[in-house]
Amino acid sequence: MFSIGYLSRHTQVKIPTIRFYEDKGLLPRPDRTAGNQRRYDDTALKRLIFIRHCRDLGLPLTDIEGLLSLEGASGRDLNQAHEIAERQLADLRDRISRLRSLEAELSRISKACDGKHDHVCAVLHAFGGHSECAGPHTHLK
Amino acid sequence: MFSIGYLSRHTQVKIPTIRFYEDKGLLPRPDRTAGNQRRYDDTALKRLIFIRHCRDLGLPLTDIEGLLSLEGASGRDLNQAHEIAERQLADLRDRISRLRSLEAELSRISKACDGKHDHVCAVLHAFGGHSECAGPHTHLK
DNA sequence: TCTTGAACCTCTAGTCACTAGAGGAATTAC
DNA sequence: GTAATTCCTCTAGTGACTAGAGGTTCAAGA
Repeated sequence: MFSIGYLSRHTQVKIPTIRFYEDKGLLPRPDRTAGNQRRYDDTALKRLIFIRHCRDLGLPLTDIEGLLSLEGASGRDLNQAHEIAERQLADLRDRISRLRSLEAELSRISKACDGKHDHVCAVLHAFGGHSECAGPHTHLK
Repeated sequence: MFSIGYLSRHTQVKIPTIRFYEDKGLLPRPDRTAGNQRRYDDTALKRLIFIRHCRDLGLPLTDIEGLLSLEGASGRDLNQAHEIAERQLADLRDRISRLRSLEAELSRISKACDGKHDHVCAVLHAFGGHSECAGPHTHLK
């Protein structure tokens, strides 16, 4: 039997977060010692690892709950798991492509002013959405 | 003078969000009509566009506040703007690389089960963090 | 001028996924 | 036996909004 601290160390999930998952119903309420402290078994540990991994993949807790409820499912129900994976993948690809265009823009912004000249123009204007700094150094406001 | 709805339509920032920014001090309190409705000028519109653009780039509101306070700054102060840009860029690149590895993993997960066979193994185990499904179909729990 | 419907007002509370802290009790190591 | 560590519950805070209730004001047409 493991303490909550042990679970936390072995999953990188913080203690309040473990209790939070219990509150949300993602982890079953564990046994308690005579002194009311939580004691977990291997099943709980694996379940927490599963949750953690799903979170790392970007799944919201409701999706994880859905996946957990599929334990032992078969046939058509499994399509739900598959759909969740597909949906997450599409979402992720979209996020990546948007982040990449932001990267290009930030990179441009960062280069726009190397700190050597002392006017407000380049970086702030770039943040403001202008594609370049031309003309007199009008300030933002 | 523009109404809050006009500002919203022209910046894609929702009305409650504009009021929220005002609360947070990112937008100055605008003039009001005799009937207590907000009326904005061009300065406010530009400032909101600036905020919106920064948010699109992923900057937290506190950083945006910092940038806004640099209006009219010169010399060394501008390094702050530059630092914010650099920091955001590094952060973004990190996020992109992590998302890319997640994409690879989700892609594998999604392919692991095409819904044709009726056991719980592939997708759920993949979500659980196992790199493949081997051996008997032991369930997650 | 009146009326009607759209747009506006404030305020509270909800979202998501945690995280921090207070104040106190249990467990573990020596 | 005692001291250090870990644990308990509970409340409230975070960031960046978003939604809804219940009421007021504005603008355009008859």
